Amino acid sequence: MVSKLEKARQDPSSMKGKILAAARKVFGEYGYHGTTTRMIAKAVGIDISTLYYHWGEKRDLYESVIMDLNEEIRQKLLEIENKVKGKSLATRLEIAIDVMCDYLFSNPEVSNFILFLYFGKTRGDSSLNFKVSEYISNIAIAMGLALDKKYIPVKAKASVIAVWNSVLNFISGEDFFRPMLDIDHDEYIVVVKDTLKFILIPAFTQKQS
Amino acid sequence: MVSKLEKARQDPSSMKGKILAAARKVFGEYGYHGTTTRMIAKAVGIDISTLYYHWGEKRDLYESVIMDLNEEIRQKLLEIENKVKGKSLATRLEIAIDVMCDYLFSNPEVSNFILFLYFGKTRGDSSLNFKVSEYISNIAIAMGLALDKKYIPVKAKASVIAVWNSVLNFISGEDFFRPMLDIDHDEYIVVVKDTLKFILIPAFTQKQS
DNA sequence: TATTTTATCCATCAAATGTTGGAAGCGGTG
DNA sequence: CACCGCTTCCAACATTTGATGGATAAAATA
Repeated sequence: MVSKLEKARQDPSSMKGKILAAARKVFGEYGYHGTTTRMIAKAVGIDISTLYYHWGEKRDLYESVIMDLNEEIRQKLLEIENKVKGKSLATRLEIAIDVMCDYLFSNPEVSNFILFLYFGKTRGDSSLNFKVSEYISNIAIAMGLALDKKYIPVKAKASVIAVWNSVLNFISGEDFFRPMLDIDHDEYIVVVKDTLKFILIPAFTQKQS
Repeated sequence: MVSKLEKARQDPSSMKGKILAAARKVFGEYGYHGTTTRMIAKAVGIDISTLYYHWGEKRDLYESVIMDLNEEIRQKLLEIENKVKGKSLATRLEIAIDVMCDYLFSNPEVSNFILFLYFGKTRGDSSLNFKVSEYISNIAIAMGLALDKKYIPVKAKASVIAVWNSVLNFISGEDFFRPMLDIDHDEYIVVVKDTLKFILIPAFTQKQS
């Protein structure tokens, strides 16, 4: 299982890699139940049984996508953490918003996929763990909202969740929200970043209430 | 079609009403594709063909739920609009957050359903229009972020969208986020309201940047 | 009571969907 | 060439799922 994933990550041009990438996109668009194995196979351009040959069950593939995303996001957060070291809180927030937006706008299926995990139940369930909790704590510390790794205030965590969600929503909901604003894609990116900063920075830089 | 819906809305204890309520919940939890007509029938406690007898196709039922929610939310926003008249901006925001949170926490399937509409594509699609655009404009005006009904600034709309989404996310994502905060349901409600106010009010009450 | 309408369920169908077996192609190795 | 492992596809199967027909009961109507 894990070895398959490793192989796919290491060589994205391999068949396993191509399948993983396609699966991520289709699952991200239609959710677990909305996606059929035939849709994924078609996206890769292979026969359905070739897909099964490489990956086995649908659920297996789905869980692999989750693990893959977990790793990718972890990397991204590390990258941000390094970039913001030593900056002021306002600057840290700005950088974090910019980097995260750029990454997610380039990979819109990522935020879509994550939102499906949050809000959609999956029949036959079996709680797949997407490691948000870990991320949230790391972000809270990187942003300087918490000092002690052992104890992060509820307020800090909740705030980070709110921010994190706002980003995901704007990216995944572009098709829905952009027509309402009547602007094009590039303008949308700018508006999203500005809006996030407009809302978030005052909240965190104000005097403690 | 519409007459069926009207009947169901008028008499929630009728079979049509019970079906509509159950459908809303199940669709909200599992999304369109994740929901089977049999699941809905079972939730009502009737045979599947009885369901078809009353509502016809699955898609029909789904669209009825959307129309039903549209109406319900429109009412809720009117209610808020009346409550906040004449108050200060900060107070308007507080009241809006409180009322909206109370409503959605009491009907969690609502926010779930809406989020599915935003982010999930539905195979066979055919754009169902959920009238968010209308809501957003109304809220912007009610909150005093825009003066002219004809022209609402992009910034105002985008801000309202961000707020609106934050609320939905916290409610729908309770199962996901609450364990991270390690608090119980009642505390969660308080934290959500506080966090939303903490983040949003400073943004909108600060001096114009 | 007789008849018609309404509502419910059982059994079933056809299509979609997850999944598998086996044949065929293809590259390398003896 | 003959053999072998790897990959791919065609065909098929079992289950799930959307949807329907017809029998049956309950309620309304005459």
